[in-house]
Amino acid sequence: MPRVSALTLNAEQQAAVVYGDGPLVVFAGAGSGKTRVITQRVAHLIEKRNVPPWRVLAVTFTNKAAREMRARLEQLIPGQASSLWVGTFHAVCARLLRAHHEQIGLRRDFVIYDDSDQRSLIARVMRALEIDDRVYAPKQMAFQINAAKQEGIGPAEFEARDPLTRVAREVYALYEERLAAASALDFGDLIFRLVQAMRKDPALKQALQARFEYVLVDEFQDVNHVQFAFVQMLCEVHHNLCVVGDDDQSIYRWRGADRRNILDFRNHFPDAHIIKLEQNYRSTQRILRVANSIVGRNLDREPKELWTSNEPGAAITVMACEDERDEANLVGHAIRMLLESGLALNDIAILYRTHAQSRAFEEVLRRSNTPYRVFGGLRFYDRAEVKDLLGYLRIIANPEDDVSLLRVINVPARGIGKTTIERLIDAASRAGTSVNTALLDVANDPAHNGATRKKLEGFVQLMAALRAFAAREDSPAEISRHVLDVTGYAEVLRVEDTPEADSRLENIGEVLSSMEQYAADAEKPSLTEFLETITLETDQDRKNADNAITMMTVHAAKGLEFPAVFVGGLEEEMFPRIREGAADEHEELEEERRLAYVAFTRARERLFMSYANTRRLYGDLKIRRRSRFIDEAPPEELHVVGVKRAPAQSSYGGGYTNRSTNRSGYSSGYSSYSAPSKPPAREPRDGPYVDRSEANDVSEIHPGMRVRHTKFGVGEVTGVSGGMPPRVTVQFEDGPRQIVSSFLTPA
DNA sequence: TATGATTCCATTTTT
DNA sequence: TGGAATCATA
Repeated sequence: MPRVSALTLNAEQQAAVVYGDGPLVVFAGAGSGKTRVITQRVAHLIEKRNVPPWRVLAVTFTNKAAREMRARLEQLIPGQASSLWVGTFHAVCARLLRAHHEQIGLRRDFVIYDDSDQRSLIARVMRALEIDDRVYAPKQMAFQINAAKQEGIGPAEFEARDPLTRVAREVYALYEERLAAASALDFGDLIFRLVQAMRKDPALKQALQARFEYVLVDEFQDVNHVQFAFVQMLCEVHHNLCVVGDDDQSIYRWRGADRRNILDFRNHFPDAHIIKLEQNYRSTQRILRVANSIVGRNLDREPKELWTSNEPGAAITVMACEDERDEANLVGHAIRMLLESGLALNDIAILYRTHAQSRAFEEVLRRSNTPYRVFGGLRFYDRAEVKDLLGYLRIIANPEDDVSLLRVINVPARGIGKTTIERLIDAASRAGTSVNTALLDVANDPAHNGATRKKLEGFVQLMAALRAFAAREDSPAEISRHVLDVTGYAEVLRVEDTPEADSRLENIGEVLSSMEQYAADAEKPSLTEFLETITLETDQDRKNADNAITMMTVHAAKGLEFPAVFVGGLEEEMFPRIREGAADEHEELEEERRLAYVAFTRARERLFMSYANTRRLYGDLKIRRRSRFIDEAPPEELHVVGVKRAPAQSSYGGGYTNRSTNRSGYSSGYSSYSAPSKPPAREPRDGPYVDRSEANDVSEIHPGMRVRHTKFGVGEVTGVSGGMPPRVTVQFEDGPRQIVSSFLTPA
């Protein structure tokens, strides 16, 4: 496939690079060389127009994008890229908040709370307000608060229209108080607080406006209202704002991103110049035709159409499948063929709408020993052991950080129990102080009684010692080793000596090495700076060089490309997933179309779509209908393979018709053992197949019987009690135990 | 305080 | 259905 040379730009790209002062919007379709334009433009400003690099601010949404941009600039303008301001909205704002912390009224060492820190603080606030979390979901509260911050609305201006928002407002207000007491900011605050400060303090605003003479924003379709306000304020005077984005790739409406920011850019900047990049250098003609045909049906979009001088390419394959297992098998089969034809594992991606869909694919790939990696799920930095270690580091840097303090005060167990902790929290909220202050009060007050106070005092002294150590040592890794050592955290895990404990130690090791990496890269390593980097970092940023098939949601795939892409689950209610009857149903549908557009334009050469006629969902079998998106594609571009939908309209075609599974049924071996109504038994993995339902049958379990438990091993049943489910007394090697029968299998 | 049991939830998640 | 979060109890 001819890729564009690194040196040449097409006419539109060139125009965007050299465009002079004043506002500029670049609509950059998928694969149109957007990143090149933005980096070249920055280089052009500095080299040709003599703008000092520190006067240029380039904002991205991900750390990865920021790093890539900086790396490319390093090559384009050697030696000058380091003084450029390149970063995510969050990182840039955090840096500015720290630089101006005094004017803004923040402690220099403020911590940043991520979503899970936020959630635990909200839960605590709700408990303090005696709000029943079964009536008002903490998640709802978090959503309301985050949405408010995205709109630039504080608790005072927060409008309460119904019971839910009335409660949310109350929670929001106290949440803010607690954040302040903890010297903490959440993600939303990083931008909101800076915007507030700029509004309140004209001197600060002018200083920042003067500082950043040129501002560039990538992925502008994804900015929310506060982010827009921030950018707008920065550029109020000089107007040198260049935004690059693609309204067709806006897939984060539900997170506050507003496409109007790019679509109506001219309302805010009437003299804005518009450039559209419509030539795609990534995909084949067929892929683009399909993608265009779908997104082109949206009514609310900036008119444009991607084209390419690439080859027409292979037909798009649509795989019609029986169910999700069939789908996975077909995909697995196609993957094998692609690999045989010379593609590498890294060249292939399986994309889906929801994480839950990954399982079937994983099973098939595992069975065929095909290396794969699944993105998403539990984030590395959310692992308990990682958060524990970081929790210690955070309260070393900022003793007021309540969420971290409460996290580690009894980890590893040091006899500070629930009641004691509850009392501390109570005392803090009564006095309106941080929990740490309450802790110091109790630990230093001789009036309090013996044992508890001793333990709290011990913890206070431990922390004081750790802080003293951290004061002499600025390598985060060294500090961490000391923490792990002195607290006994590492020791506890070593003694435990289970596979889980080992993997925890390994994860901690990985954090330590990322600290060493950081110390090696940073100009002036500090604990606070490291903590900031790590909380603003996501799994997306953790590079993975393994050669493996990539599996991820369509959302996570934005910005990536692969020679071959499979998009699974193209079924109504799944993709598009819309809530029928919702007030904004049409808006939702259009966003789903954009999502499909993003999915399909990830592919360079081969695109496969699949759907299943039937799918197991939350336990029961659902009949599915193929997605309207398949019908919205030009039929002549699609090559349908797989099961026939109806006898009349068969489109059983060549390509992948040689199915490996025997469709009429698993006849050999198992059918004679299973009742006709039962589904066929699964292929045994290891050992004989045991049907759980039989073991659950009370009549099957009787004293004297030998049974197996996954944890306790084999034992003998000594008694059976009634009830549903029945409980069984089992004599295991290390003693008798009461077990619910469903956890047992015959041995 | 640890661990087994129960309950609850289920779209996407750049920071 | 399956997993994580929360609950109950020895």
